[in-house]
Amino acid sequence: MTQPLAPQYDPTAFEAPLYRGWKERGYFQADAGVVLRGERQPYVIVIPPPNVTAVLHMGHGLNNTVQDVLIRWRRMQGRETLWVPGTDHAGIATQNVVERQLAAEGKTRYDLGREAFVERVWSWVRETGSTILRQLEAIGCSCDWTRTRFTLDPGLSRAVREVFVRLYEKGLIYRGNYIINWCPRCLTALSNEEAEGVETAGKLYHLRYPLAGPQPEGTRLPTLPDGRAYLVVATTRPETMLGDTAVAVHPDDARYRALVGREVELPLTGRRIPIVADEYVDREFGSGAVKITPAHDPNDFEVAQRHGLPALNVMTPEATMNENAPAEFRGLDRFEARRRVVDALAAAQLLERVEDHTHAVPHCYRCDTVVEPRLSEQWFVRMRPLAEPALAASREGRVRFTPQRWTKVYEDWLENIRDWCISRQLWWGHRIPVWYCRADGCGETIVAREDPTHCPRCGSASLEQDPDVLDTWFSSWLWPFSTLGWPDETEDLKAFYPTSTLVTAPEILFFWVARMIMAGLEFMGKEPFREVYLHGTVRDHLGRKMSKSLGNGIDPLAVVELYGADALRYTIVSQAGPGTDLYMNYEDIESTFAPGRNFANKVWNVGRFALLRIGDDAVPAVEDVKDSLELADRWILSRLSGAVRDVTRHLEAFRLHEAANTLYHFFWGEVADWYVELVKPRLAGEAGEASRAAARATVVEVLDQAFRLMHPVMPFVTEALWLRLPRPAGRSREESLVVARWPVPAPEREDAEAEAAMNALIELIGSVRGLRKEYDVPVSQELEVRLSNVSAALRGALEAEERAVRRLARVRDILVDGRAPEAKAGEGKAPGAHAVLRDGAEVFIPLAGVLDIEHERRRLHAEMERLSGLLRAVDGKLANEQFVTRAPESVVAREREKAQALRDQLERLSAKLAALS
RNA sequence: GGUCGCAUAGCUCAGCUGGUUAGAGCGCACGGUUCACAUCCGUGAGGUCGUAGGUUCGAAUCCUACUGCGACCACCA
Repeated sequence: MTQPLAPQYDPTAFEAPLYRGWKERGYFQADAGVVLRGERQPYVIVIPPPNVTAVLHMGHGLNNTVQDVLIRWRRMQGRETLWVPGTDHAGIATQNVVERQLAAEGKTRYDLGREAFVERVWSWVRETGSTILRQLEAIGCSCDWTRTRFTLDPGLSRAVREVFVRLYEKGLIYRGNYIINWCPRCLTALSNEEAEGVETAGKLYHLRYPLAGPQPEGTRLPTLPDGRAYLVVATTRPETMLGDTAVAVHPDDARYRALVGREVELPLTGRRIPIVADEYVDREFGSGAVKITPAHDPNDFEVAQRHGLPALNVMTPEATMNENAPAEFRGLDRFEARRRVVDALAAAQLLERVEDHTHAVPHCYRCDTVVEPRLSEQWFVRMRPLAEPALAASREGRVRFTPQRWTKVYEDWLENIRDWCISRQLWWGHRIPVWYCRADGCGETIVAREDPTHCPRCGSASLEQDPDVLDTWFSSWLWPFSTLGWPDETEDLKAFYPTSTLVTAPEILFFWVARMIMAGLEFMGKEPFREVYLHGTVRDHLGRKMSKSLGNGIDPLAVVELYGADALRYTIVSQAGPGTDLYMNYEDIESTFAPGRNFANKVWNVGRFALLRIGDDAVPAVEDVKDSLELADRWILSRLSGAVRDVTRHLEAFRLHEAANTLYHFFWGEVADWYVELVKPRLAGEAGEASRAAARATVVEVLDQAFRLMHPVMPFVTEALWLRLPRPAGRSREESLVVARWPVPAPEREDAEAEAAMNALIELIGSVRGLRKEYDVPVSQELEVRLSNVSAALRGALEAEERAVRRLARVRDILVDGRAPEAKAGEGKAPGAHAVLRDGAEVFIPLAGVLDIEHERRRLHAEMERLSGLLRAVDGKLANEQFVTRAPESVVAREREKAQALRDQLERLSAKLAALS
């Protein structure tokens, strides 16, 4: 760490080596011992495990940057922090990827067979998997890599099995024939959450079902040309009519009452199906008659259950029409079958009409295929008993959501929870720990923690394991405790459960967050985390979600290579308000990340400046040079304390963007723009040794503290500089910012007077610069500034920093009130520019030969208009008796002062205006 | 259909408990070869805070309705 500082900010030169050093020194490793001995409070985050096949994208960038900011901040606050990293085996997603590879070789998974296929997935996962974890290192994530987990690890698999068995024994897991969401491409069942509704413009087909036999007395059904009466039913999926086993009407529907118990002839099939009465039917919708297809619609299935109707499955798993369909449709794809069925009905004059109909069509969340509801035998978790405690947890405030509005979404879902279909017809995942005895006449079902060898009932060794695997989320929902060693009672579990904060995206609130809370309460007796921070979505500049398929993504590693991890992180954090989406333009990476890059560059250069100018001799601590601190020193130390307070407050409330903004404005707008400028001559020794010592002490103190504050957001550049920053004489300091103490506000350094004085000074300099620009006075021409009506604050500031004002405002002389009687006497009539500062001080710059008097008059006039407007508003308020009596004292006082100041300013401006003409 | 969110400068957004002369970054205009930084410095233009009501002494901020956009949920076939 003793190489000279590069003149150019080049993050690639130091980021990776710094990270390696931190990791090697074990800074990221948590110690359960110190927590169990009560020496430190824990702060724990479990990572939302990315898919093992994933490659880092901006969404991960956001998610993990937020977690790292929180982890680093809490670590600096002295908490024993643990950030558990890991990956998810991602059943369908991973299987799909490997199946695609096979397809490229002209093979399917069936060609390999189950065992070889799973082995193939494993070898691919071992080979290229977990890339994303290494990528997290590149953006600085301080995970405890010694505790990396994978959902298919032996330990986690044991947890999965334990949970399955426990729930089964408790009667909360059952197997049954129900309508589930089926993906005909992935060839597996899906949970309700995995079937995503996509608004689709479709058609609503009205079909005519001829009544079998004559129309009863009193009913008025329309009739076909051949004289048969018919009912009209509506459907969006006409091909399913081939599997209809009834038509339902509402029991109280007078139109159809006489028909209940009769039959219709199901077109195209030659089958006769009954007309039943069920309250599920909405009389208002369509004709009030509904076709019932128990094998392909969940509601129809329930109706069928109530009426003892058979279920006729007319589709194969691939969603082609099966042998239950009439011969002419057999083997057709469902959409082709739809067209043919419609054509056939139309030809038979049984198609009443077709309407446009927009509705939400469920799609597979993995492959986007239209999901087919399908009757099949699956495993389910009974959710209601698990949901109740999870509901109580949020209602009693034991789990809090930020932003709060997600609480309602969470609670609504739990209140309307449906059972969870957990079996998947895949090969990649946790096998369901269920065996069936194949011995003649036995048929025992065995659910066990250990693989059984014999049937406990008949002793047969002829056992067959259930071929299915579990939903990926069945392992994810255990993540907060399975990663810590459960079901064993490990030290980690005792020290680090429950975890502290969960940081994730709202998209997986149901998939993951809610289920983790249920599992935590069920198996650990405690909610798995106290706070859930839900961040937004990363979108492109057109507002579209970044995605691989749209090709609108930004590779975070490309950004790291171009501008460094700190630039990436700052840019992300500065936009990451709770729950707000981030917009990034993939077509213009440079301007997207300019804020972060520029800020990191600024930090680098301020550091560079300080390190080059601070000198080699011992730097005193601020406390040791208290008496020689000057206005600028007291000001920046006061501002520093405020920054510490604000940044900490914002972090506590998850306002990461506000924390970032506070840092930006403090460091750039105050430290760099003003303090560093003011202190330059003093560091060079131009103001004597005491002044230099005070300046050096203050610079070191401010940078030390500022780097600490910025470290969670920008860990690399801060560490690179901080390590070289001189340590005040006689003071000890930590060996790295990673483990350095988080600053606390210093009320004793807060100095309202110094702030007022500096504010006035800053405004004065700005005003002189503005006037110079306005009147086009070249920088080369030095000015004279005459001030009057100067406040005590400004007077003090001028005494302290007159040289600085002259330098920064490019002013030759500053004449204040009595010190320049001739100025006072002549100022009104002399040509020159006027300005009035907020605290009432007047600025006058003589500009003989430059000033356009007409321009100045107009300017003064406009200024007076503006001030009069303000004054009218303030006077209006003060004239309002209600305001004066009801508003707080301090507010009224402030308004009075404002009015007085405005009046004074107006008066003086009008005198000037008069003098000009 | 239900629930929720958003609407502030050309763009992207801040504005935390109602009281500021409503802010930032990017973009724009103009001026800058000061030995930390042109990834910079300085100055400036640009806003009836979606519309209409209401509560209040006081509203960008709270309430209601409306308009527009978005998200989530939902069995109206």
